[in-house]
Formats: sequence, structure tokens, C-alpha cells
Amino acid sequence: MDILRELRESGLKVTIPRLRILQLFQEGGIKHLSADDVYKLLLAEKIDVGLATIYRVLMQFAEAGILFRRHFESGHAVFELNEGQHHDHLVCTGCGKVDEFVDEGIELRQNEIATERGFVLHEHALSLYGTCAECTAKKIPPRRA
Amino acid sequence: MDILRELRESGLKVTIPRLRILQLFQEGGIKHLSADDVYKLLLAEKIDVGLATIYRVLMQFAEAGILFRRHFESGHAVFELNEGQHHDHLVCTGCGKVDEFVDEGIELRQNEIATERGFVLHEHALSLYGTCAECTAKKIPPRRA
DNA sequence: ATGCGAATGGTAATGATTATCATTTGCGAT
DNA sequence: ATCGCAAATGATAATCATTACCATTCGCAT
Repeated sequence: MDILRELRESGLKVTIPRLRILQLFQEGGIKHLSADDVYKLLLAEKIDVGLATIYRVLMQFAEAGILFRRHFESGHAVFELNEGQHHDHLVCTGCGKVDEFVDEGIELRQNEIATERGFVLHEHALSLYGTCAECTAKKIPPRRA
Repeated sequence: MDILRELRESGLKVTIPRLRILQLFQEGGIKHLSADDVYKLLLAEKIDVGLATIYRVLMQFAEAGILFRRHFESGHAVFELNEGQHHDHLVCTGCGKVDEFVDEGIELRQNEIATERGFVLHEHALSLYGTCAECTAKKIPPRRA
């Protein structure tokens, strides 16, 4: 199977916790999951996995490039599957919905700006915070980040 | 004085801790300070201020628009003076130096992207992570965010 | 099947931040 | 100037996310 190969290629043994955690992301119900989200989902499936293991596995997956770790100014990290292409985020502060986008122009300017200042860029994080159409209709007020 | 007015207009009483904390930022030695940075600086001045007060005051200043609160993927928040115009950040992962920039083109595209997706934008955070010229010369390797 | 290093899970520890609460203080009214 | 009270403070406990420890268990090459 595909998941097994991905794990082995990262030098990680194939274990129940790793398989289940990876499946959670690959099922794609929710794209962005925190360690605690994963813990609760696995508990609901009656799978006995310790929180420590989840943190460890998520970190290993991030280091192996299987997952990305993001920080949406919420005090805790969320993870999402690395599906190849880079993208940025548009977060609704009303309902928490996360939309994704890629803009070639912005990417280019970022590199120009870094180069102008003598920086070698290796990463960037662009997150827009706003109120989505539904929350605007419901008159849900903005929230500070 | 100018600081006094700023405090009173925010509905905050003028107290020693608030004055000292605000002065730290206005002196401008270091632009970005964490709660702990402020605590240590005040200790060094032999000013007796509790950590709890510092957290409270920084938060109040941020809510009042006097300071901005930023999260540079470092697990803790840093604050900087709100000097009117918005700007983004270029962070060196080698030495921690923070450079600032504004790019009209990027700002425009951000608004277009949000509008296309039905979002009303009220905030955004763009941080570029790289290695600055000095650290590149010193061959300091990149660090994951 | 066997052995061993990797992986796990429970729990303690950590670091940043927030809540609690008794005491102190700024400042408007007197 | 001073009185009174809500606001502010500081010491400390509590919380939240995350990491460290460590004895036990498990994947997997042999």
C-alpha cells in the first residue's frame, strides 16, 4: 500500500498509531488537525494511543515532509497533509474555516523582497484573517488574532 | 505629555508599570519584546513589577492599539509599537534579527484574493523566514520554523 | 521463532500565559 | 488636601500546549 511505503521511506517503522494518524489526514474529513484533535478522534474510534505518541508522530511526520505544521495565531499548532504544492491560508475568525490559495505574484514578490535585503529565503507563512461570507451574513463580528 | 494622553485616551489609568513598559518600547532600543524580555529589562532597572502585570499591560496595550502582538513561530508572543503604518516581517532564523517591509503589490493581491472568496479581511500576517547576509556568511544553517 | 533497537503510553516536567485574590493606588468627588 | 472606591498590582496557583523520562512492548531483520 501507498501509506506503508511513505512510512518506510521516511525510516519510520509501521505501527498502529502511525497508520491511524496518517489515515485520519488522508481521509480528508478535516484538513487541519491539532494534536488534541487527533487524540479525540482516535479516542472516538476506541483506539488506545497516548497523547505523547501523537505529538511525537506528528512531529516526525512533519520532519519527514509528510505533514506540514502551521501556526494560526491560536496558541497551538495544527497539521495538514503535504500534498505537494505550497499554499497560503485564509482563515475565518468567525467559524474557523480555513480556505487555501496560491498566488504566483505574491510568491515572486516575496523572493524579490528577501533577495533585496540579502536574505536567503527558506520558508514563509502568509495567513489572512477575515470573516467569510456566511459569517458576514450572520453578522458575526471580527475577532482579534 | 504624549504618553500620558495615549494612556488616558485608552481608558487606562496612569501607573508606574504602564509608564515604564510604554517607555521601553518608545525608547526603541529593541523593537520586538516578549513579556519576559520586558520583565528582565525592568528588573535590570530595579523596578519592581510582577510578571502578571506585564502580561496584563501588554495585552491591554494591544487591545488599545498602542502595541501590536506578533507570533513569529517561536512559541511565544512578541510586541512592538504601533507606529501607524502596517508592515510585514522578514525574520532571520540564524540570529533572530527582524527586518520589516511593506509591499503595496502584495497588499493589493491579498485584498483581491479575500474578496474573490467572499471574505472581509480584517487582518493578516506575512512572515518570511530566511538566513540574513551575515548568517549566510557565517554558514549558519536554516532552522525549521 | 528470536533479539534488539525503535516505539509506545503513562506521567512528570516545562514554558508561556491566564486566573485568583488580598492589598495597594489613581483620581474624581468632596 | 483627603476620602472612597473601582481599578490596578503582585504573589502565587492554575491552565494549556508541548516535551522529557522511563519502564514496557513491538516491528522486523535474521
